[in-house]
Amino acid sequence: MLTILLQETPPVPFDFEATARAHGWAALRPFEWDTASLTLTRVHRLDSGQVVRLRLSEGRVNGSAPFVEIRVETVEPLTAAEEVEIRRAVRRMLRLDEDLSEFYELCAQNGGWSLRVKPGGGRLLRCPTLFEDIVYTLCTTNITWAGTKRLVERLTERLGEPFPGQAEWRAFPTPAAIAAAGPDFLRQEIRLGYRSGYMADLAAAVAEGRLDLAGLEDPSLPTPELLRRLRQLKGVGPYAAATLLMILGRYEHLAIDTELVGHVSKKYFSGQPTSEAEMRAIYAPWGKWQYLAYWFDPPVTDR
DNA sequence: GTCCAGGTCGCGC
DNA sequence: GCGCGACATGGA
Repeated sequence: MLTILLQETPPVPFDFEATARAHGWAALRPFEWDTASLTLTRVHRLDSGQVVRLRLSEGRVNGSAPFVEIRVETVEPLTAAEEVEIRRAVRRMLRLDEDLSEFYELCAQNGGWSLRVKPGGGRLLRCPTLFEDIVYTLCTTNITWAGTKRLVERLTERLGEPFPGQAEWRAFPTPAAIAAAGPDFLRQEIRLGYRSGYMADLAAAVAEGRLDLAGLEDPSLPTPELLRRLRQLKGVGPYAAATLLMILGRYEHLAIDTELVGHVSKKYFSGQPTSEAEMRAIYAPWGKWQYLAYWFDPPVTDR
C-alpha cells in the first residue's frame, strides 16, 4: 500500500472543517468524518477502476496559508490521469472553485442577520460526482435522517467496490453497478421501497449514456432551464430539485419543504401558519444567495 | 395498531 | 394548474 500526499490550494478565506460539516453529507457512506483528527475520508473508485482511499484534512505550514492536504492510499502508483481525477474530485467535493465573496459581503452588510457562517464557511460538501449527489438526495426524500444513512450505507456495502484488502471500506457504487443490480434487488435488499424504480432508471440512463449529467454542471445553463431538466428525473420533485440546485451552486431558488416551513414559521411568525409568499419574503433580500441565507439562518433556541 | 418522515407521482377536476 | 390518495420502509 502506497500513501501519496497531494495538496490543493483553497480560496481565501477557506474553513476546511466548516465545509466538511456544513450539512449531513459527511455522515453518509462512504464519507466518514473523524472529529478527533478533523479528517474527512472517502473511498473513491477512479475511472481506471482502481479503488483508492482519500483522507482530506487541513494542512498548514508555519506562517503559510492553509492548504487542503490529500492523503491518497493506493495499491498501484497513480498515473498522471488518476492524479488529475483525484484533484478534480476534491475540488468538487469542497467547492474550491466557488466564489462566495459576494455572499460574504452581504453577510457583513446585513448587521441584523447573524448567520452561522464563519469566515471561509458557507460551502456545502458535495460528492465527487453529480450522480452520487442525486442518489444521496433521493435517499433523503420522505424518510428520516437515520433512514437516509441506512439506505446509503446499504447501497455502498452491497454494491460498492471494496478498497483492496479492506472490504469494510467501499467506494460508492457506480451507475453501472446500481443499474445491474436492478429495481428488484434495490427494493428487496437495499430496502429502497418506492424509490427503487427511480434509482434503477437513473442509474441505467447514466450507465447507458442516455443521460448526460456532466451537461447539468455547465455554469452557462440558465437556472430555470437547469431546474426544468432536474425535474424531468423521476423522483426529483420541488424539494429534491432545490437541493440539487444548491449542490450545483445555484442558491437563488428556495424550496418550501417541511423543514423550511417549520423553521420560518417558528422563528419569524411565532409558530403561526405562514403563507408561501410570506416565507419567500423573509429570504428574498438575499437574492441569488437565498438558499445559503436560509441554510445558515440560526434556529430559535427555545431554552 | 397508527402516524409520519427535510416527498413525489399520477390522476381527476 | 391545484387537490388528493397512494406509495415503501422503519422508527416513535
